[in-house]
Amino acid sequence: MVTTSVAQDEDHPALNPYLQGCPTRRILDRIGDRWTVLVVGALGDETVRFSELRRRVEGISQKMLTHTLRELERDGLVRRTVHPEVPVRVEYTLTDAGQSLRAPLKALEAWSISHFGDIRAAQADYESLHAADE
Amino acid sequence: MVTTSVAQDEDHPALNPYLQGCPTRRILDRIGDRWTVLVVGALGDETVRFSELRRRVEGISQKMLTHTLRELERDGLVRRTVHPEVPVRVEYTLTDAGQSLRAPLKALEAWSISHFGDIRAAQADYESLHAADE
DNA sequence: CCGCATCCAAGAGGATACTG
DNA sequence: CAGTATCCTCTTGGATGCGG
Repeated sequence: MVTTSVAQDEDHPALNPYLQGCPTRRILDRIGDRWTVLVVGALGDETVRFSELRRRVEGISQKMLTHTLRELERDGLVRRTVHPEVPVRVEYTLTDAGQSLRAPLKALEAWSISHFGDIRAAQADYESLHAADE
Repeated sequence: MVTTSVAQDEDHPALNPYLQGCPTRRILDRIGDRWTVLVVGALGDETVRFSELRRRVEGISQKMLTHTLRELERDGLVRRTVHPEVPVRVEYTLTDAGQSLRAPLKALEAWSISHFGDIRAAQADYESLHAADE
């Protein structure tokens, strides 16, 4: 058995992502997707408008930024505020739940950066080992 | 060596995933993908054979388990050992680098479980608010 | 038992053009 | 400015069958 969690099983014995069909898998999917990590990180504890977010997360398309923000809003992690001016101004902020995601995602981000060199090296090794193949 | 450096920003000021084309984005993509979190968690600090892994991560297809393990091996996070018996036995273990990923991924897993209720509720609210639409 | 190859469906995600 | 809509491409991932 895997029973990853320790104390959590007490409250939600059924919420185990290692089990097929467990709804927490959907959540893992979402927060692990390509842009969510970056958008949440780019928001931080600030209130940021759409265009500024787009600048902060380099390379994200307008479509995917809108989509990612919608999903985050839908999940209650981001609050969206429309200021009906001309031109319109739309601002986004992390909710309390969203804020609580920052630390774990930041840890991932830090891990990626600090292990970048190792991974690059491992990949190079792997390549050379398998170069004689096929 | 694993060089889990801390002041890595000194060495690699350019490693910023918010910048387009930054190679750490690839890493974020990989560790954030659907199965990696679960496979790493299912390995833990044990040595596990393929079929057992498949049982632990319910619902993963043989193809995706193989694929995920290959990528992890390629990135130096998992070590693969083949025992040439009949039938063949293949075992997987997390390397030191792989072990260092467990904590951050565990945090994500825990977050998903503990915020499941909030997210469900937020989604329900969102639905009812937008039910009058379209 | 492990895993590769093939086929195929669904979704991710970019580019572009148009609206309030 | 902040989207929506459309189109099109590439990737993800399941199902199945074969091979060491």
